[in-house]
Amino acid sequence: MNDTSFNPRDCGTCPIRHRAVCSRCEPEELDHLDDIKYYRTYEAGQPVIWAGDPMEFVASVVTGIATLSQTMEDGRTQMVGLLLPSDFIGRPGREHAPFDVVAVTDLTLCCFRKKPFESLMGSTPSIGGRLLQMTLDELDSAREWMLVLGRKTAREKIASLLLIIARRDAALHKRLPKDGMSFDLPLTREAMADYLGLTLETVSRQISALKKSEVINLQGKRQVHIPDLQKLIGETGDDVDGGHIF
Amino acid sequence: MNDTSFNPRDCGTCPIRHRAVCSRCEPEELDHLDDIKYYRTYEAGQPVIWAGDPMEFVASVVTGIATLSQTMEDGRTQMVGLLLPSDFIGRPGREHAPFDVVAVTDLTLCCFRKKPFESLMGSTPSIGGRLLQMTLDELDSAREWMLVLGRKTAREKIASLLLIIARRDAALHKRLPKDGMSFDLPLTREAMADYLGLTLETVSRQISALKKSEVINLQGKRQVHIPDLQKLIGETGDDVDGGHIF
DNA sequence: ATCTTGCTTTGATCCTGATCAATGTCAGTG
DNA sequence: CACTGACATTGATCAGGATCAAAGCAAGAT
Repeated sequence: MNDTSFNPRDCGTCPIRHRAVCSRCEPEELDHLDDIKYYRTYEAGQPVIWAGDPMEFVASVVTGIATLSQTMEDGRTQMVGLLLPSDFIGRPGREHAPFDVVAVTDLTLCCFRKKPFESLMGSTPSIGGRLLQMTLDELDSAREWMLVLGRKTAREKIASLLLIIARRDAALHKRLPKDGMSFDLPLTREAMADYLGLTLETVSRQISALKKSEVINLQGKRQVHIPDLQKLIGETGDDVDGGHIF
Repeated sequence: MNDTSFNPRDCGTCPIRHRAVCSRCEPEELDHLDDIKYYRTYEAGQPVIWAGDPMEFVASVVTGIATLSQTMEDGRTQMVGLLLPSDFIGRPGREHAPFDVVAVTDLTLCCFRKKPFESLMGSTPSIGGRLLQMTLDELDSAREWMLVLGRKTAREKIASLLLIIARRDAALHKRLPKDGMSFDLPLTREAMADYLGLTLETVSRQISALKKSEVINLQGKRQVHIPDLQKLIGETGDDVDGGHIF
């Protein structure tokens, strides 16, 4: 929580703290780097890449939301990650995408061609270190999510997802999650179900139940209002003390 | 699959490919490194570290099996990782353990004090790179496990776990998993249940069911024999083609 | 305005896996 | 040997969430 002022050359969110290639820094000034770095936009619903496809870039999310997911032959789908602005996509050193990546909303990626990115990593060890820290964070999140998938009830799952989105939304707007906050729910009921290992009907029912218990309010179907953050946290089943406040 | 002969100075399994600190390399010769590196043994059932405790070392598993798990206040437990020989424990740059680590069998760890390990990382960039690759692998495994937890049936979950253990056992003994293989099941029914997000009764019933379907055979309660590996793979619900053979 | 279309809600019923409870197995011990 | 205690199996019943089905709702298209 150092209150360093925002530096457009080093926004602090992208993995590459290097002024030539920082992903959110005045794109128009960096056009001459086209052969290393480029922006790419996707419409809501469009696939970014399918599992198994060769992946010749790494990227970080500039705006919008994407999902990482896995589908079985018979169509059962499990979302394994939610990619929000500042999240990183791609595995340096790997040939193929391990999972499907799909744009949920309109999406802008800041992409780096993989080869030049890897040589940049070689010459700038701090990038590798940053990437290791980010990967460790993601691993911890994935493991925390395993508890949600394996042991929580439907109601606790919904509450956990809402809390995560609320916190990430607050973090994105650089403020603390607090009582009375509202945010836009970026996922359809089906996408939430795929994330939580539920059916969309169960998601809908549990959201209705949380509304009836006045844990949340809805304006329309997608705008969520949280009157009492502690009440929502209480519904997640998590240890109230142990919670990291992001 | 390069058939390089085994080099006791660089066993190829531990993250630290550096001859002063390779974890499985002739421990007795390295006693003078006591202040950086030391071996530690735990009995079956002993905790290695609890979530939230300060963690002043990183380690790699030399022999035995440990589990990474998370427990809710009301006692619901979810295992989030299985640590087998050559697996790495610890997060350079982090103060506290994120999860509980418990020895399932007798366990030997090769520990490195964190500070010297971190400075070694600083002076030897290849260690960081290796660690990044290992962490990316673990992240992929964790995400694959999310599909198991979120979308698979009890029978598919059991089959998936047996297959993972069979493959890791085969890899450990440096041979391919094949028909007619046998291995020792290192986990109790309860530990399997914690891993799979099931109850121990369901685990027991599904193991009995797989036995009745002749997908597996049991000698005693822990010795598993697999007469037809493809049959087991067929029970996992996974895409038969897409399977990586380790 | 009416019709689409995609998303969501709600209802009725079913089924998988949880829960509660009893019994079985076996290695270790006196 | 019988006794103990930890682990495992099996049975009976229950409940949470899935499944199948029918409307409801809102934004765009005609």
